[in-house]
Amino acid sequence: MDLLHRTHTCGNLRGPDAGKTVVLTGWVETKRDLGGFVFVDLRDRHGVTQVTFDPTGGNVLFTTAQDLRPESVIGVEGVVASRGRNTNKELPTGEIEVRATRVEVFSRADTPPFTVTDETTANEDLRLKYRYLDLRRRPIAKNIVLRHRIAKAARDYFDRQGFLEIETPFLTRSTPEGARDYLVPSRVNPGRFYALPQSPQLFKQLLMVAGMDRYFQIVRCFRDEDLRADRQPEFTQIDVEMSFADVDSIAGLIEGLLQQLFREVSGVEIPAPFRRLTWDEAVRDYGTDKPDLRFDLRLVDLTVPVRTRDGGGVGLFRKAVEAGGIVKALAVRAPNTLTRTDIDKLEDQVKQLGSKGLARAKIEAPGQWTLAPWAKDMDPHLKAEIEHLCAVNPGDVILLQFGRARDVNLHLASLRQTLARKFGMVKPGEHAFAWITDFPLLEYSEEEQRYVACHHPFTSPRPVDVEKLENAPGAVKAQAYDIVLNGFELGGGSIRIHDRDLQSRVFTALGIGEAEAQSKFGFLLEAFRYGAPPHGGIALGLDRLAMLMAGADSLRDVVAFPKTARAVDLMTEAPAGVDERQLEELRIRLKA
RNA sequence: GGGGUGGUAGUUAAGUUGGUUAUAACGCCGGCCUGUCACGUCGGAGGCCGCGGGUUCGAACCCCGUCCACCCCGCCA
Repeated sequence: MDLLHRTHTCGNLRGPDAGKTVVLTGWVETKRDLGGFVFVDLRDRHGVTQVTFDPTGGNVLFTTAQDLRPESVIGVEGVVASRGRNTNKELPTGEIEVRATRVEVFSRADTPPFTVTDETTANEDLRLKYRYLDLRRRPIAKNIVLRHRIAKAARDYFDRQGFLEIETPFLTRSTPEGARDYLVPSRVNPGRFYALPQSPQLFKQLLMVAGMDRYFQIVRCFRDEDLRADRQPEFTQIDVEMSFADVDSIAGLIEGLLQQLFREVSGVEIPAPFRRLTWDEAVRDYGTDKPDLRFDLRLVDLTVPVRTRDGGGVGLFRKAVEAGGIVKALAVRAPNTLTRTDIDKLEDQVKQLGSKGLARAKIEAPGQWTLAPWAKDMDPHLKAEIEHLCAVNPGDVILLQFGRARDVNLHLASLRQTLARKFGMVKPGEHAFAWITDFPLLEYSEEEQRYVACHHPFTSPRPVDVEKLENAPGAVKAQAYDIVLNGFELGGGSIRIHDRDLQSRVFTALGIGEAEAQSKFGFLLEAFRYGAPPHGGIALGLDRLAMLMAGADSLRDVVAFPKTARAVDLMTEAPAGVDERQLEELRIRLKA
């Protein structure tokens, strides 16, 4: 038999296969040399099978076996034999072993820098440098398989729903607004640059104008921004756009997709329709637009009572509300308790986020607070009101933040997450999906001294808010939505503007003049003159979805060749310098 | 750009008043071993203590700078 062509994988032989002559190929995971007998665990991505060598097979065969090294690649011919009493219950193939009759070493491996085993202690930078070894480890390989199955199930789903997968250009033009672009110089057009797409946004809208109706694409996107555990500079979106759509039709489509993915890939039934929260509600109750809804633990807004009583005798409160800030709290109620040390740790946590401190009060009795020197002159009526709003009883603790809304929400949302984990409020295996709707259309940017789009400049305002575009742009809500799973933003989208007049009013609100609009998005505006259907869409982060479905903590665990926090590929050492000649061809000179 | 954590044999870690020859486990090399599956057992080799300065009679340890990895803030339409 030919040792190059396996008859089975290392994962699929079972007891009833006993007696068959087989060929297996794979990597030597471990070798146990007992002197007169050699056991080899042979691995491929499908599993592990024990191969045995004994001296009766001949001297050459046996000494070859004794010389095998971990991670060498071999082909083995042998006879499947039942292991009887020696069955290994840890292995799916544990009922059998392959008694080798021939072996060929295709490739002798050097000692690897770390052992390729399910459990590894190797640091992540080492694993990234030798990513091809890390990918041999089942826990990582399994994630890559999972990712394939998600992509496959998504393609099948959209195909059944009548969607077309259409490719869009990677070499495209830089657009203002949004993330920093990765630029690609054009050799044939010196001084000009392509930009890699942050998303195929404009192209998918043009496909709607083109009458393609229902588009999707599993597509790479690029953003030159700083990385996080859940952010890579290149990432994959399941990108969708649909004509004649409203918020409900997109939500229904995506709920169907996620139900299908979880059913097919994870065997989990998720209930739909998903919960919906407006952006205002999410920020009010959870301090974030991507709340983890596996637990409740809401923030309590104390701004109104504090403002009504002009701070209630607490100087810090008065100053906060006078400056337009807010006061919010988290209540820790029985049976949960916090020690002083616990609270100090929580204070460290919010200080790391930029908070000045963590005001706390332990309720000893109604109106009688300890740990709270700041509250010693507080109006007893305000105290009573706060106790009521926080629904606290003696023994409970209130944690407070006050100041700029953005900061207060950030700090308390972070505490909420920590407290839920500490008190075991997260039910394992739960999937808390939710739609966050009615995002603000625009947000004032201090840095740029103008309004910028919260989603993107083509997002449609809610019809009821259109009249506010000129006078109260900050109050306009958008037909934009995010889908959130367990505190992660899985994706987001919007109904788009398909009317030229409305589009130019939004551009005006954004401070984008007619000339700039024409030069940057002229092709889109022009397209809208020739019959644009109402349309909308969404993009889901495939990497994040895979991460959550895999139960991983980092995108790096579900991306075959990920980059580090400094956007470096430790294996190829990209980005790297280039030859002077290449730069010359591109007419690029580096600044000294 | 800012904050935090870490960096000591191939790997993972230990290493306190700054003091002889820097430990251990796994891995590696050599010997023995026919039912192992984290094989066992005996022996051995292996170190720019991230890098560069400084303090000191003397630095893995103290100080300054710097690089790398991870986490977070800013940033991410």
